[in-house]
Amino acid sequence: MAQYTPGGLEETWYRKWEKADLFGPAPDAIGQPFVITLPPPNVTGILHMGHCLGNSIQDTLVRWARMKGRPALWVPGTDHASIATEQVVSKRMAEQGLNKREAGREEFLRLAWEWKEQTHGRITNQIRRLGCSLDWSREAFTMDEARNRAVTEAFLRLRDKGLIYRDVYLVNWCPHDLTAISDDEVEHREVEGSLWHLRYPLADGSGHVTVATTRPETMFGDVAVAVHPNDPERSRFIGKRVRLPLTDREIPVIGDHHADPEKGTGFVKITPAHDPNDFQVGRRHGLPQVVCMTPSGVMNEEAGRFAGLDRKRARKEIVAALEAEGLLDKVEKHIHQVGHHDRCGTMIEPYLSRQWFLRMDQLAQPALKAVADGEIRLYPDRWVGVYNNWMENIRDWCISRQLWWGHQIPVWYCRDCGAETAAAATPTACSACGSTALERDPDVLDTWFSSWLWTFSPLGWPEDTADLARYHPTSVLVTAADIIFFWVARMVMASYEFRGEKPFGEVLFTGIVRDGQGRKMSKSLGNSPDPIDLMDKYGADALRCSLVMLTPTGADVFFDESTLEVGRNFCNKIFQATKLVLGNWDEAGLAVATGGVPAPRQLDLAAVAPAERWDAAPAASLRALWCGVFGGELPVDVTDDDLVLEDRWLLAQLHRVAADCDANLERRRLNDASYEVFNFFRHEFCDWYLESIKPRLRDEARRGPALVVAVLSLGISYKLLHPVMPFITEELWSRLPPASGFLMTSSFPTCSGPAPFAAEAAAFAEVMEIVGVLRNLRAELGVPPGLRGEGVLRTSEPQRRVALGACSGLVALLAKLERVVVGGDEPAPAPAGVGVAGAVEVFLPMAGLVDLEKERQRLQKELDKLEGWLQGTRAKLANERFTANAPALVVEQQRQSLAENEAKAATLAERIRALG
RNA sequence: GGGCGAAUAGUUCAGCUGGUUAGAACGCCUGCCUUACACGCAGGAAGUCACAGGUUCGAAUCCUGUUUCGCCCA
Repeated sequence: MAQYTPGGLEETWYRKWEKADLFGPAPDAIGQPFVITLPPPNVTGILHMGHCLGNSIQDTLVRWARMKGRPALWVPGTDHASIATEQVVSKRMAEQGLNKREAGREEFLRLAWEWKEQTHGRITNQIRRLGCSLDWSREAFTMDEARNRAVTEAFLRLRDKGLIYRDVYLVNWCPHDLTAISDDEVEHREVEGSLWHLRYPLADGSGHVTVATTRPETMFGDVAVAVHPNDPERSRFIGKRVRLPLTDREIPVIGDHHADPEKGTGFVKITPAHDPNDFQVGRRHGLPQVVCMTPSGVMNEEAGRFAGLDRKRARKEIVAALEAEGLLDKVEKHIHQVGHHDRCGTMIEPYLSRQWFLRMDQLAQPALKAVADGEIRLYPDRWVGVYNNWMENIRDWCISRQLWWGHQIPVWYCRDCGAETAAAATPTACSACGSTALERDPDVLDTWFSSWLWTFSPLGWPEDTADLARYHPTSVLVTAADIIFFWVARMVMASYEFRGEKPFGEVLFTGIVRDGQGRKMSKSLGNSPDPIDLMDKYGADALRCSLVMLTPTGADVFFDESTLEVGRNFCNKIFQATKLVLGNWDEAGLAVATGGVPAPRQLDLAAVAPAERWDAAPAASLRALWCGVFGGELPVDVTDDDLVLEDRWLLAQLHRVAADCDANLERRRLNDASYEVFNFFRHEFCDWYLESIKPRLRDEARRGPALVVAVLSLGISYKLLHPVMPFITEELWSRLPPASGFLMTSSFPTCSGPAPFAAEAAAFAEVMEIVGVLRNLRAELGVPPGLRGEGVLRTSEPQRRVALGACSGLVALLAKLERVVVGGDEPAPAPAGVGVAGAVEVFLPMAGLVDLEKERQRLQKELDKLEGWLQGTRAKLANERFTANAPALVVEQQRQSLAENEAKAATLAERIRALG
């Protein structure tokens, strides 16, 4: 009845781990450190599904590395998220009737820090709830003192090298947040707009030219009209002047290749202060830059009577005015991409302002090389192309923001001579003229200017710390691919620039978590569940397990709450199997010897006992494995003969699973790794092994060895599952009588050699196949579940008959039959359901229940299918070009399976004949 | 417009350097409360591997083109 409910045990175990100080790198750990710096979440944010996915993956890798004995370090931290936080704090102030500007910078920052202190605990506790084994003693914040030093240092070094410059430039401006943003923060959205064809009269009165524009309101910033110099029709206008409508200004017609004769009307209005392309044209031709809007997107005095109107409203009125003057030629529907601020959704205004920029082309070179040389690997590797493309076309990075929450630019301007003084500490005098009339640049740096230092700044840079020497470069970065440019690429550049080494050895890109309909989860859609609610309902283990197991590396996740049932059900399965085994263990009263040899720190199954040793001395090998997993001695005497077929088969499977799981983690295929163990546990261990040993469990004389193998398998399974499902495995491990210490810091099973018991594994596989045939017959014939009849196995090979006889009891048990008899060449029982498993004929004599005609049809169908395959295979083998060209092994395999299936087909045909 | 990727069961995906009778999970259908588990067990149905060519003894897999979808960049 009782199902597994995580209840409070997840939180309890987290506290125990933290109290036992298990999260940092163990002092006795050896080998190459395994290091991850957590992509810092917004300090004022909350946990979302994307974090759950990324953090589950990171924790899985870190726990795995830790269990393998490596010094594992996962550094936590949070990000100050300049714009997002500033928006929230401003809003909260507004609710209290306060205004950011009126309150002043100091007061604003006080409130912002207050808010940060308030919310900081929320996100970090949510991460704890998920079970993340982060070293909290090393927690960092992008704006704490040490990170502040790092940012300042980075700025000053780059400025000294001449890579940082200040210039008046057209930037992406957010009229809502009143700040510049970088190219990467602009999100292009398809917008249904219009293309207005406007007539600009020629100044000499000889007619007009028609320009097409999507933004008529910017016409007050027009300083020229351009045509392509080679345009046969229109180049004759070059040098003429046109009158700018609604103004008294005249502007020239110029020749520039930016104008495309094929596009629009062939005439392009040039507005250098409001369009990036026009900005370039303006520079080429030395044209003036006329700004016709205020920073908040309101028309200014250049717009004459339209001054004071918001850009949207102005557009309407300007178009109306042009129409009234007969200057609107036509309006076309036009779908185009328009930039929006990714933070607030406001339409970006290309705006002319003085900003700080970082020259990127030099920084990109080592970053390109690192990925090209394989110094840094990307998973999945298709991102390499995207990465290269961006790096090769890199543009300078606008790093200043007209905000207060962030790292204020460490540059002071002299009111007397205008010189700039850059310094880490507030300078007392101008570096040029010595004046004390200094004023600090009010702007702050882009948040990414602090997070691009994130692999080394949390380790203490720019100080020469021990952490930095030992743990940098880090091992892996796990992040969503949507910040490949914002963050990943820039981190690579920063690390080579400031450390002369890579930031990490590999990047694991996760997909985006989408809802069941494939939509990106977002607050506005309300389709994003609260992970904490999900963990309350299903458990953190279930959430982690479902996410990791069902998400192929780098693929998007279609998340539906029902997928969590997979994880929850699996948790229950582990719990139930444990209950069964431990219940029997208690009943058997097995005593565990205490104070024996401790379990070693490494667990390579093939090293504990190689396959040959298992085959030669099974019991002794089992003792060695027990000691390797739990330490100490076996609680009961086990002889070689005590280890029966299913025990040996299961032990062989354990070797296979351990090898595959570790190999898949090594390849970063976390889904395959967890899926492997999931399958092993559910099917091989529960459905076959536990079912097989039930009779032995009831037999006092025989239950000891079965329990030993079962408990051993549980222990190894917990170990394999721990990185993905840390809580339940730690809990159940603590309940295993022979287990001691924390599972979290125990060994991770690997297997560097072949699995033992190949013969027994094959024999058990045959049992499985025969049982499958019998179960199928039962279902097909409609044998009542309660009816325990007799099964008959028939084979002409005497040796095989002996082998089958040895496991007939097992077959009977699993097929729910009274007994199974093994025969030779005596006549087949009839009436009976018939099937074929390899070379073995399987009969289920069921007088009265067998519908002979139906049975005949069923067999005929099976035979037909088989014949089709046989025909194809015969043709293949008859083809000389196949036998000549294909590898010998492939040909041999085909021959062999042809022989086997021909025998099977013959048997089937005979049975059909026997039925009449 | 440029680039990258995807297309396999109703759905989400495996299928690695060509060689199995193309797999799994969820869903569906049929039995079963078989004393660990109905959050379960057993059985079953279900696929022209997007389309068209090509390479090959052999193609879901490699190549070319087409279509559809997704993402990024301009």
